[in-house]
Amino acid sequence: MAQAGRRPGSTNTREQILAAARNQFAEKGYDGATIRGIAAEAGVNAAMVHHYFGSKEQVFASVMRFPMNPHEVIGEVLSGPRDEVGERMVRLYLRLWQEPESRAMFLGLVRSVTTTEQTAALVREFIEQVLFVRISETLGVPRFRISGALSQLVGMAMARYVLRVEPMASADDDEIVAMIAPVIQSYLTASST
Amino acid sequence: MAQAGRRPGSTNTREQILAAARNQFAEKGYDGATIRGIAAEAGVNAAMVHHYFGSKEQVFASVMRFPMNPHEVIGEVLSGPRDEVGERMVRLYLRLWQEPESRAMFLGLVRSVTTTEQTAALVREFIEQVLFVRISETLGVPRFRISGALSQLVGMAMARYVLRVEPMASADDDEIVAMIAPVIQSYLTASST
DNA sequence: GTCTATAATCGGATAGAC
DNA sequence: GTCTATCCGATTATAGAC
Repeated sequence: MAQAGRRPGSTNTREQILAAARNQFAEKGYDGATIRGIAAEAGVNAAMVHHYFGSKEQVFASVMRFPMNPHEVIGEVLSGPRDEVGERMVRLYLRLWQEPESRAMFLGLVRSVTTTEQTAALVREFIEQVLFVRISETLGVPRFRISGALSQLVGMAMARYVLRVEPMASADDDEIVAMIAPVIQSYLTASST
Repeated sequence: MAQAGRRPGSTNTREQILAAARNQFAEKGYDGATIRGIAAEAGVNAAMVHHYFGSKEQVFASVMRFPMNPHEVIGEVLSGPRDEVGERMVRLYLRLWQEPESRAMFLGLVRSVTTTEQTAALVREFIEQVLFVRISETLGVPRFRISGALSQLVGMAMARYVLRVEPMASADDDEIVAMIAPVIQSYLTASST
């Protein structure tokens, strides 16, 4: 005979909190977001957030986990015709900025790197130890030039999604690609210093 | 006969507060900085800050005034050989990031634009109404391409001064110019779309 | 699992003495 | 011009009832 009633234990509260936290951190950054605000958006009591995650910092850490496998996604860009790597990279980046989960992660990171050195250190390490290593050993391009490409991508996102300067904010993805991809391509192709 | 004693009235307290505020806002952004912290660094009582400036917002506004005439400095870049405008722009930008006053202003803006929409709106307006207008009417380049150049400069500063990613953080100014200036030049030269 | 109550800080702003 | 004292609001985090 089947056991009666619903099993005690995991509801979806944890997921609701996580989703709310994603939004709040994306909108306001680490300092600006509050446990109370997250709890309110999740429709639960503030104490529940502590119950599930322990501290604000741990909620943040849970939200900022990369929503997809970085190695996989990098590999996807680095394979394929060498003379189109710039375009593939820009298109991937724009796609990440459009999917809700990774977009929220990016926004949260941007809004936190600038104000808390802890987050800055985290991102810096990922860039230096994962991105630069992987890209430079695959493409044979010096790190300085990769950092040039990276800086262009970061700046584009700042202008388009954070500052929302026109006409960049309202441009089509294709227009962005047409303008930015050649620059990325040249950073990753020219093999000077 | 000369009047005896020192005239009552303005001491240099106001300037001390302003200098302290510049540092605090640069380090922590608008939200992170506190009136109490500013007062402490200035060596005065917290009430003095309100006495001189009224509110935290007004202190911020006073600090964020451009320390030099924007029109003058833009004119300096836009005059001169057309095929070197990219290099002049990058060099000016790097110089502004090195002089303490403008550097503090930039850092304060970066650390606030990302977290408070009010500051973002301020900067957005300056970029759209002053920078874009002036540059596009002088060089005859479409705004979209100017925004590309701007985004590259913003991203470079983020990587070099905020994230401090290596090797970009420790590179010489000349290396930065050698890599970035051609990109800026191409944004401001190519006259497509 | 969920909530109330509360401890312990810290923030901006103001009133008013000297 | 400068300071003390204080109001009022908001925050993270915890203890413990149900």
